Amino acid sequence: MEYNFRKIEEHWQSEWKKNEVYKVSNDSPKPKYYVLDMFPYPSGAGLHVGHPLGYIASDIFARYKRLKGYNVLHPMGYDAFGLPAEQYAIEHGIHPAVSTDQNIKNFRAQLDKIGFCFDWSREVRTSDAQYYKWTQWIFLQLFKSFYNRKTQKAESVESLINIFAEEGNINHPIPNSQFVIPNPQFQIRNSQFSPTQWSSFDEFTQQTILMEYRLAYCGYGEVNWCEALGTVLANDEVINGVSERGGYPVVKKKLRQWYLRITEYADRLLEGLEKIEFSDAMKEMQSNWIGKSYGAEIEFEVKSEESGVGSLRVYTTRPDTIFGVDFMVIAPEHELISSFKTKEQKQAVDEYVAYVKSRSDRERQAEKKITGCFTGAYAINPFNEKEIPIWISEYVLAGYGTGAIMAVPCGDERDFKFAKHFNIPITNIIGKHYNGEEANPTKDAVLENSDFLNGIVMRDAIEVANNKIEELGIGKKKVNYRMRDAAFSRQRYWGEPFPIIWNNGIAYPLDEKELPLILPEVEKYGPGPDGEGPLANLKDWAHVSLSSGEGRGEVLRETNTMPGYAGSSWYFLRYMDPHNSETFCDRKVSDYWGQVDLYIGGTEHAVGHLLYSRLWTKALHDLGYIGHDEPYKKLVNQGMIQGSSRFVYKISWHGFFKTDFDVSKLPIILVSKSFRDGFVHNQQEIIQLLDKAISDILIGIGFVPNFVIMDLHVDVNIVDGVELDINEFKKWRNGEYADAKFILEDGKYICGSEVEKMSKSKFNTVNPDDLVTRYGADTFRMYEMFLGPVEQSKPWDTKGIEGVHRFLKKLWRLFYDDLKGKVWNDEKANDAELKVIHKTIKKIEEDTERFSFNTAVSAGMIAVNELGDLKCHKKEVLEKLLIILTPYAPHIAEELWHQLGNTGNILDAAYPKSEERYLIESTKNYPVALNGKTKSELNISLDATQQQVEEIILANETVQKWLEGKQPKRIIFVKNKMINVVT
RNA sequence: GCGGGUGUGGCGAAAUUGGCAGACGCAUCAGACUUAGGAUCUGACGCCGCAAGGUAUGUAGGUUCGACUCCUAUCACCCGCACCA
Repeated sequence: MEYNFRKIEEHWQSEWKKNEVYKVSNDSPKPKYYVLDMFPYPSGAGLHVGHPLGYIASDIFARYKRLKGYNVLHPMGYDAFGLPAEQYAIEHGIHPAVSTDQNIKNFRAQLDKIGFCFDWSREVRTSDAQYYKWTQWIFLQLFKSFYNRKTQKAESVESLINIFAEEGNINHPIPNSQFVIPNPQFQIRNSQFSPTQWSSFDEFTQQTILMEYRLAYCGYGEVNWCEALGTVLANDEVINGVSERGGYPVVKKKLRQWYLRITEYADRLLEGLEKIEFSDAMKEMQSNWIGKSYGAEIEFEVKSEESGVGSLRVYTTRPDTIFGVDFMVIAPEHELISSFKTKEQKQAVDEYVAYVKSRSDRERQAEKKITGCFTGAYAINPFNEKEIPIWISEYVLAGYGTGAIMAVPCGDERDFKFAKHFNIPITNIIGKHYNGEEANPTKDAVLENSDFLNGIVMRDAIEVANNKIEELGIGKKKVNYRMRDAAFSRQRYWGEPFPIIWNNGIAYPLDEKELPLILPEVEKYGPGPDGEGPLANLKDWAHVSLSSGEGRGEVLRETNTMPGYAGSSWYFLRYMDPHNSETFCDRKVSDYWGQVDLYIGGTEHAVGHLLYSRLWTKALHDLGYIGHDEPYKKLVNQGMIQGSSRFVYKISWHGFFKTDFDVSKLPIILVSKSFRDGFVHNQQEIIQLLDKAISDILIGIGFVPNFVIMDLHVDVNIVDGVELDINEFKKWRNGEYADAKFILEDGKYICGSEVEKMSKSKFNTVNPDDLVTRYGADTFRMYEMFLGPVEQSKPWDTKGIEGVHRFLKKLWRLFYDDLKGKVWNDEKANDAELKVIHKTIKKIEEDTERFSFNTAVSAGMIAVNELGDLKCHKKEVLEKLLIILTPYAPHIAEELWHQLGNTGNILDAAYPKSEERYLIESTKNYPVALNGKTKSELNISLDATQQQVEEIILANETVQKWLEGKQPKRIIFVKNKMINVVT
């Protein structure tokens, strides 16, 4: 009986399905464990071998935990809204729901073949109305809430209104300090109002103010606008100021957008990092992204050719350097530019601003060239009346701080380069610490040229300067965050509609009873007018007449839709209670499952999804809907599987031909790698061989035209290692190369190779289906793990899968011989065998616990090799081996488990215990080193003391030979490790 | 420009706390079995060297009895980004 993996896997997959063995209950006496994979977008391209890596890891862990006696939740579903489906709809007229559904079917079929233990009865899709009903509902909760800075949590806007009526907003200032209350008739200073003023505001003013507090709010933001496409583009869709698709110009445009007020949660998101198990790198990325900084906002009077142009407020983390300020830089978007600029500089400023407007944020970021423009205006240093020129440059961003900085070239590298480039004189305030060659960002220098700060160490001067600034009333201390509020709307079709209606510029929430607000059908998926989304084209849908409730009358629906991360910010809660029609997730159920215990996914979500879902969790927690305020207890980041591309080398003719010579008549010639390498490196012998080979092929033409050699990607699936399968190649791409001629080496065509991102266009994708068909799911799963540590990126190479497949065949042969049939028996295991199995239990258990799945697979291989050497076919030993391997290779383990006469699912067996008594050793082969270099080995009892070891060592002939009669200075002995003789 | 990560044989890797570098597997080579082998088994396999031995974890230094592991500098590659004052 041989290992028939196809039959076995098919059989058990259908058994598992039939018996619902992976169905999980919300009610169990067992402890719970929640294993989650990052929400996949079902792309039309299907799975390649890189995708299931994380799913296999989580599946192994889920099965392992179940063996360990946990009630394990391991769900899967789809982040089904997304741009690709919409783009496909625009191009092919297919409804995104239709193509998405098709993609999900393919995706599911691919997943099923790998034998995952997902509880599919809990599947969710974000595009299902029964799912997005609750996404809309949570949005409404955010809309109806504000962040109470006093209590440090989200509370209802209703309670805020009560506070305003009683005490105004004196204790609850508007989060955006730049905000100006619109209606001048109320004469509000610093956006602070009293209870009387509050009640005197009209509804529009009140609502406009409340909008400034809501956790989900509507505002205006700049986007990449492409007029020709009539649509908004993401940064990476803009290249050199034009659209990636079509190459049309792209400009900045202000559009009405929804936002989530994530900045109010900045501190809690930062603090929360301390109580969750994310990698240090991940925590660092998140805290850098949040970017909390302590500094000061300082107000500078501005002098331009006209008086009364106002003042400039800058944000700085280094107020101690105030006397080293040689110029100011303001963002090109800064509102005050038009009042600052002088007549003389007007043209230059306008041109510069227009130039920046054409550039994407990404380009502004990556720009090495120093650009900028003088406004003609000067800021006055309040301490010494010095006139400081005000410049504009793209390196200052409008969205951070006040959009203006004070530049200190002796202390900041970027400011220094800017000053040098524009010949701005540099003031030195740190004496010898500044060498004139480069800036020195130190905080430890003693200040000079700094008036009242002279002689103070910079680090201490920060506080002194801050106090002085506050004392003089020219500024105040300020904590700033690099993070900005999260844009929460898209001018697109395929997303959740907002449950919002507009009446006279006021946004009203839809009654919760009216949810879900169904995404309507549209005739075309193209953009609406004036940068609005496709929903704006639906006049009948967008215009509604409401007879009752808030905002009654002739009203307009919100036509933006929610972004991709809306549905994925809370899906882990819906999995707990996926079919509940009363609430998004029953509180009792979320209290049972609580946090996700293990979350596996890529680092690409470091600062997007992982921050947004943490925000939603905190808000839902504050509002009392769930009991925990961090969604994930532990996060493991899987590395990327890169593609390993293969190349063929094609002769490309170029040069002069007689006019009647038809180049296209020349055959396609492909040369093997050595010829190409010799040609590229100009090795004469190889070039001669190549010329000879070509002229043999071109016989009858009489000469060899000039040529170059082109590298072409070839499908990795028709290359065995690096050897091209010529027959398959001739059939490839509909026979494009059917008549090609080949110049071989040793009778083979050798391809070049390179590690690149896995993608269809590079022909380096490998489909898991093919591998499962050839080797089986168990082999595929184990090989994905065997490739290397999950966290690390590594290139895919199909070749190595044979080794893992051989391992499973060897495992099978411990039970069944191809000729003899059953070989397993009920004999009693001996010490050697027990030692092997207990050592392996320990190793695989420890490795699985620390997510070192690659070494666990090796441990399995070693065990099978050793049991093979011992000719051990004993059920007592093999049964244990099956249980510890079942998370990795569930099908073969289940089959053999039953072959051994067991009934019931192997996952319900108990994980075997490794017993130390089988592992105890009495002696060890100690490596003996001379001055740290290992020279030989000595077998010494583990009980030996330092003194005994020294005696043994000194008595040893080999050691005496090295010593050449000298006494060693020291003998270092580390028990159970090594011995080092120092001379 | 900023942030994060990774560099070990021909290849994927291992070395869990500073203690025998290269476990395990691929590829390669040699052999056994066989009518046959793309099955199976045995052995060799970092590099230089016939060997003794030397040398080796991106590069250059340092700490240590001892460094893939810790420190400093530097180079290369990969990923992310909202140029964060």
